[in-house]
Amino acid sequence: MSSDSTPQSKANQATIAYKLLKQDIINGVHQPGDKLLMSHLKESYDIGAGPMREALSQLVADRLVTAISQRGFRVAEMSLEELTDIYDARAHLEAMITELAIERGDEDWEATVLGEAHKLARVNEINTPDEMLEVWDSRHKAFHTAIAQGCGSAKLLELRASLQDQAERYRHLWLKKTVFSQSALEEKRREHADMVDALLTRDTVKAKQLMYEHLISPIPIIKQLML
Amino acid sequence: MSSDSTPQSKANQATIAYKLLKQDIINGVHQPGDKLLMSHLKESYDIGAGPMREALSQLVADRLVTAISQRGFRVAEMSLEELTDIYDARAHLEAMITELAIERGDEDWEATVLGEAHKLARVNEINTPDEMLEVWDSRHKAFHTAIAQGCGSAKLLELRASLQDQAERYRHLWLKKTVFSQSALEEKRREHADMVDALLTRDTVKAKQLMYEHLISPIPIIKQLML
DNA sequence: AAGAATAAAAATGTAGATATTTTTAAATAA
DNA sequence: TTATTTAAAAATATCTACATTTTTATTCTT
Repeated sequence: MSSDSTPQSKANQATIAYKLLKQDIINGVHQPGDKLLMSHLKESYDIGAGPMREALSQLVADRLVTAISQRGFRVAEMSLEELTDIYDARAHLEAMITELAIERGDEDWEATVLGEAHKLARVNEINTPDEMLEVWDSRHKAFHTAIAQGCGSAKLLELRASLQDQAERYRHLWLKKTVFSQSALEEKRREHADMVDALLTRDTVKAKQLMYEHLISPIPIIKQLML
Repeated sequence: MSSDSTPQSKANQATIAYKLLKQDIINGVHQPGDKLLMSHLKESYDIGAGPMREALSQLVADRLVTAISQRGFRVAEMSLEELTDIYDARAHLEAMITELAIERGDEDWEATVLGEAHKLARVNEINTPDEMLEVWDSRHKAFHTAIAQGCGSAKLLELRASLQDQAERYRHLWLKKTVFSQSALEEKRREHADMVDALLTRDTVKAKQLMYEHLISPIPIIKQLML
C-alpha cells in the first residue's frame, strides 16, 4: 500500500536521516555550533556511519551544517550578519522574480495567485492560536510560492528555495515566540491585498517594492529575538 | 608554505572523489545520461563505496548528477531548455548583483574591477591559441567575479556560484569548439570596456542592461553546438 | 508471446579495522 | 609553584571488506 505519509515509497537510510536531521536543526533540537557526534547521531537516527555521513554531506551543501575534514560535523552557526544577509538576498531575489512573474505570468498564474490570496485571507476564521499560526504560515508560503511560480524559471525557483531553507531557522525563532495581534494580522492582510492588486494591474515597480519591503520587514523583529 | 598544488592538506576520500568526478562530468568524460556504476567509479577513483556515495550525494545537490533510490546514479541530462533557463537566470541574477554592486561598492571595489579589466584586455598579447583561450577564460571569470563581489552579499555570491557551476558544462562545450576570431575578441573587449565605464560612472540602468545582454549572448551559439 | 521462476548484477548497509585528533597525565624547565 | 613540553590513552572520524537487499537480465514454462 502506498498510503503512508511519505510519498516516496522506498527512500534509503541516508535520505530518511537527512530529512529528520534537517528538521531537527531547523527546529533547534540541535543548536547552532553543536558538535554532531557520529556515535550520537548513529544512535539517534538508528543508522550506520556511512549513510549518516551521506546525510551530513547534503546538509553541508544546504549550509545548515559545517564540516572539517577529520574533525567531524557541526551545526552551522547563526549570526545577526547572516540573518541580515539571507533576508536581504531573499528580498532582492524575490523582487526580481516578481518582476519576471508579472512579465511572464499567464491567466492561470493570476488565478492561482488570487486563489491562494483568498485562502490566506480567510485564515483568521480558525480560532486556536497555535493551530492558526501553523495554518497561516503554510498558506502564507503557498501564496508567495504561487507568485514566484509565474517567473517560469526552474533555476530561479531553486535558488529561491535554497535561501528559504536557510531562512527557516531564523523564521522558526520568530514563529515560535510571536503571538499575532489582530492588528498585526490585519496589517499583513492589507500588505497582501496591495500586493495582489499591484500584480494583477501589472504595476511592476510597485509590486517589486512591496515585495522587497514585505520580505525585509521581519529582520528587526528577529534581531530582537536573537539578542 | 601555502604554495602547494593541493591547498587543503588532508581532504578525505569523499572530497577528493567529489572534485575529480565533478571535473570529469564538466569536461564530458562522463556524458549526460550516463549511468555512474558504483563498481566502475570505485575502480576509477580508487575508493570505497561509502565515500563514493558521499561524493555522489554532493553532486546531486549541485544538480550535476541525478539519483534514484535503489537504482543508482546518473549524470544529469543536458537540454536546450536547461541551457536557456540557466543562462537566463544567471543573466538576471548577475544584473541584479551588478545593480547592488554599483550601489554598495567602494573605492577598493572600483580599483579591483579596473585592475581585472586591464589584465583581461591584455590577454591578446599571449599567442598560443590554446593557451590564450584558457588564460582568457580564467581572467574573464576573475573580471566578472570582481564586479559581483561589490554587492557585498555572501549569499547572493553563493547563488551566483551555483548557477555558474551548472553553466560550466554548457560553457565547456563552447570553449572547446570555438576558435576566437580577432574581431570577436575585439567585440568582447569593447563590451567589457563599456561595462567598466557604466560601472564607474554608476550608470545603473546601462550597466544592468549591458550585463544582461553580455550573459545571454552565448545562448544561440551554444544552442547551435548542441543540435 | 506472456508470464513466472531463477540467476546475475548492482545498490545499499553493517561491522569492525585503521588513522587522526583530542584529552589526560606525567615529566621537565623556569 | 607554574607553565610548558612530551608521551600515552581515549575518543572520534574515516575507510574497507564483506553481507544483505533490490533490481535487472535470463531462462524456463505454458
